[in-house]
Amino acid sequence: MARKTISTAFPSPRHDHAACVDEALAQAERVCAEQGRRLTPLRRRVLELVWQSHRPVTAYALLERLVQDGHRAQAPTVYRSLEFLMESGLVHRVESMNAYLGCNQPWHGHDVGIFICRVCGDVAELSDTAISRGIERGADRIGFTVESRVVEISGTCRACSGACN
Amino acid sequence: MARKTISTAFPSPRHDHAACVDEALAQAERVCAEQGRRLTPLRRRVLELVWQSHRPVTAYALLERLVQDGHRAQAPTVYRSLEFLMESGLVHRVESMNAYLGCNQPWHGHDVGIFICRVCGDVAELSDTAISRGIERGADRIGFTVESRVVEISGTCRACSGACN
DNA sequence: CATTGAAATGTTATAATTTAACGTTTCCTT
DNA sequence: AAGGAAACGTTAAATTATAACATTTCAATG
Ligand SMILES: [Zn+2]
Ligand SMILES: [Zn+2]
Ligand SMILES: [Zn+2]
Ligand SMILES: [Zn+2]
Repeated sequence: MARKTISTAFPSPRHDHAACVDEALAQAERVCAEQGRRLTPLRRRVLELVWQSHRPVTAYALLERLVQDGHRAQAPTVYRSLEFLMESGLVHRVESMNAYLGCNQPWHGHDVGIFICRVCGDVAELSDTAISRGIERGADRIGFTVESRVVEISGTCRACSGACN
Repeated sequence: MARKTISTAFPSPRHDHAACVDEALAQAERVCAEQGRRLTPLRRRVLELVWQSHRPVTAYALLERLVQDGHRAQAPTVYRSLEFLMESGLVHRVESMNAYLGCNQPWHGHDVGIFICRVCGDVAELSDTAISRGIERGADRIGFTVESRVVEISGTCRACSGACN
């Protein structure tokens, strides 16, 4: 478990983002190798595009970028790559935005929630056991068996929260 | 706070659902009166249709039902009514399903989460403080100010969970 | 009661997101 | 090299949602 977390909370505006991308791609290679899944050039490129920022990106935005690459791509190309990346745990779908986000802890099975700043658009992914346990407790109360969770919190990040930061 | 909760967990398959609908509509009248908002016949009818079951329903399914009523409706009609009902707190959007669900506690500001049974499709809405506090704690850790939350849990309800129920 | 402005609804068209279906190519295994 | 599966290309369509503008309803005012 000596793996590096790319960014655990909101990224600093002047962090070395190229390093985020490199790390994400390196982890993807590793994860796919472990799972025996093929990270093809196309899938790798889509993941790289997803990681262009710490913001969720729509499928069609990815498609545009692919086309800019000179790749004569259509919607299914992007959706298939995204499906693969999601199955591999490398990308999350942000349900409340119809958009996709690179996972910063792809080896970590239980994501709990993402915090979305509605000012800057950046996202922080958090694996908080308090949220997990809260959900489990609620589930227990009604005899529910949890299989998957969508936890998406909108609000403002520290940097965007006003003067005192 | 002596108000009746329509159903707090998963409804029994043989509960009196007509009573759910009646109660939901009565509460809607009350809520709208209090807020000084107009629950027009159309909006009331859409709410009634949303409450046809304890399952999320898509906008176009509602549209079909309106058309069956003889109402020559189009998509914007439904979306506008849904928007009104959501602003009034009478309906929730289920982000992970692109569908809409009648709120069973419309006077209760802080919904926390909905549990969706992927077998029967029924939904239970839960206001669990443990989840709330977990989210607040996570937010505090990263200096985030929460404005709204999407918590949608998929799994199996007690009734659908197997033999011993 | 008539006027009038705002809210609600009707109507047409289109945008945005996602998937189905089928053909072709690539790649791994034998 | 042959065969089969996986990946990708391509066309079309389904699903979900909104923009824009016209018409109607409604409540308040004079
Ligand atoms: Zn970064
Ligand atoms: Zn921000
Ligand atoms: Zn019921
Ligand atoms: Zn069930």
